[in-house]
Amino acid sequence: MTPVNAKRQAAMFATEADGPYAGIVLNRPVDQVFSYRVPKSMQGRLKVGARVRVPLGRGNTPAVGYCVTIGVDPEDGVEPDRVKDILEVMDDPPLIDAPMLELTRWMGSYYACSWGQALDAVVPAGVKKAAGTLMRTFLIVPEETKLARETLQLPPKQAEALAVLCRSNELLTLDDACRLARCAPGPITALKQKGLLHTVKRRTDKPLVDRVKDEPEAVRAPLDLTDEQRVVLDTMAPALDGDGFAAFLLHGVTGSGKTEVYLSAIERVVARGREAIVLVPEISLTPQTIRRFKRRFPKIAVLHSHLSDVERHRHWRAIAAGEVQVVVGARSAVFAPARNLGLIVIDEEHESTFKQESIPRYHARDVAIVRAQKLGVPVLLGSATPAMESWRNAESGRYTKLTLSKRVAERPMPEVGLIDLRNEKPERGHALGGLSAPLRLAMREALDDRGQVMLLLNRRGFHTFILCPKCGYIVKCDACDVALTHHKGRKRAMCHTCDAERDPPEFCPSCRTGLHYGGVGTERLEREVRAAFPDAVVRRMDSDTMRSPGSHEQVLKAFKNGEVNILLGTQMIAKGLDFPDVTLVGVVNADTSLHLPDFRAAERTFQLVAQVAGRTGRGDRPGKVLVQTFCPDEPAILRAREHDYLGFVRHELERRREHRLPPFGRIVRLIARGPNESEVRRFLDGLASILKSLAPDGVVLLGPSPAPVMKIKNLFRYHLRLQAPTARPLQEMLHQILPTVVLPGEVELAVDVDPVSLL
DNA sequence: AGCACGCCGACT
DNA sequence: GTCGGCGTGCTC
Repeated sequence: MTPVNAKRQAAMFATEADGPYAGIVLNRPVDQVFSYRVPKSMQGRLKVGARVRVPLGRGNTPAVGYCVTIGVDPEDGVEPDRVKDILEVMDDPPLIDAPMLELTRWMGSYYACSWGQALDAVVPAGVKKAAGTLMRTFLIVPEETKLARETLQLPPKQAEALAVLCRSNELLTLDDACRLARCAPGPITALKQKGLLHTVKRRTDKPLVDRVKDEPEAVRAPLDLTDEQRVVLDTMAPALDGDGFAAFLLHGVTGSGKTEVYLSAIERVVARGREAIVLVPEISLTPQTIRRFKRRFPKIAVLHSHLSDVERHRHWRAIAAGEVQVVVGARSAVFAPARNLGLIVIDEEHESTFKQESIPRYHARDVAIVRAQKLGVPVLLGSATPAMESWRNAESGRYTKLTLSKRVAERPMPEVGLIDLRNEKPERGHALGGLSAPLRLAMREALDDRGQVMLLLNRRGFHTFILCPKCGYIVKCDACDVALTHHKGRKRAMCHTCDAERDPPEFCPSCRTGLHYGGVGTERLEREVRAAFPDAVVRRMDSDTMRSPGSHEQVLKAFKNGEVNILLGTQMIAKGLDFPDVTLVGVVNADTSLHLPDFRAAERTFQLVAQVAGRTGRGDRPGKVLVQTFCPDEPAILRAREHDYLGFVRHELERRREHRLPPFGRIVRLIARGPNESEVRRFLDGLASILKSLAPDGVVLLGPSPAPVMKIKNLFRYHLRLQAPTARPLQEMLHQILPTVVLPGEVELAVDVDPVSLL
């Protein structure tokens, strides 16, 4: 950090404070700062950002809280005689620094949760538990004992033990001392009883069981930049070298070298001694991606979801200690405790996995922007298909727009063809499955040409529905309002929402005549592909086949080496993968996401087709994409065929503007759920009428109505939406109303600010 | 969220 | 007479 920046940050977030009162927030849905007295023994040791144990409620049951202020007075309006003493300081030094306190306070107010709940999301469980450390008791020789040692009359064993302790440069435990003095614990206990020794408890790292370490990657020189990449970096240079906030939206077509831009930008901030955070969707945290970063930056921390508590804790501490240059991770890595941050990168910024679907329901991209604003550092958002919200921010000048319009090495964008499934007839002897005749033909050609094929189908299982042709009954989950999927391999009908399963029914439970199993999932597609291409090696990648750890990597490796000819799967295969020999990508059904009752359905469909189309034509040979659809006239699909993001945006933004949907307005969604449907409905009706009476001009209330998925795990779900041109009036309504809401019986209420899913 | 206090039904 | 049901309201 430059001195100027350091000084500014210090002024903005004063941490030095002392005094007899502390403000404590709790990980509960109570948005208040509680005042506690700091006992003398803790004054000076308790710092803002540390966790504390405090007595709470009438029973004074101990609760864990975060210290957010220290001062000479209690919080406003608290009578001093109600204030209780803090029981214990849990962290020294504190876990949370002052800028992170500010950020979480913002999160609490923006996402309508308490400050304490926001703070709790920032600290990984392994860090809270101090996983991988041990509390041990050490022996201390006080100065008085040392001075008086000559004059002491001690039995020989005790004298020997004391000599060992005085000689040692390190803290010793009882066991250590016994070993060194070759004695039993007796003499040392005797010394303690005479008051000649003290003990102190310290947390220490458990001796590391050294697992196989990753071999350090050979550091590689940066690639030569294309002209476009150079322009982009030149545009960012002043911000990367400066001391202020700046946001950039990098719109780069698939294969245009966005990652190289990230790496070069990071290099620039690392060169001046700062750290960078790179957020990627969980699904892109593949060894391939990670290796790419490791090759350029030796000191890197990767935060996956499959790290153990101990590993996560070690990474966190390494980051906080400034031992890491680059942090690569999914959503929660936005909270990485870098103390000297210089840049935040968000790759695939349009991805909805950046939104957390539990409290606090934050969006990592939006949190990253605020964190960067508060610290005065640049943010770089990158995507081939930016979110409408980000695009609008770029058009309005809030972000600087950067463009990579061409693929590297002058490779052309793949040609995209549409296959109109309305014209497809089942062939003689074939049921109509997943592959149309033109797609099958193209696959044959690609394989004959020694190219590889990828097939995307966004549905797991064999048959995707079970329906009675007589009475129209659809077999649904008992606990959810969701149609069951038939998994033929496991011979089970499964619910993809709650994972319940049962034997596949043979007759319609309603009219007992028969049942029709229909729809194509990846499992069935795999069988169809194997039958049609008996000479090809086929692999399926979905969450059913990728259960064991490492299987993911194994399949991708086999595909990369050319041992697999056809790779088919769900979204899993759509992201970021780079296989030069893929000459054909087939989208088996582009419509699956198109008709969902969600205003972002078209945007998602466009993004998916564009992303998966980008998997081809990445080598010397041109790639081709075939998209099967029943809706070839839909703008999302038409524009994806033309690689025309701008055309799609123009159309989609116009539609959003008409309906005042994001990015032309903000949404807060309230979801009530409970086991008793009428109770849930009654509650939300009541809440709606209060909201309606409170709503200022410009705030629109839609609903309440049953949520599109009306029942999940036997809980009925109703929702309503508040829409307004800006977030402000919605925030104010929430702050006014939420503290007064009383939830009847078993009803739960979720508040989702800026929801990404409306199902 | 917990957890206490509170006021009404079926039991030793 | 009491044990306990979970509605309501508070937590410095």
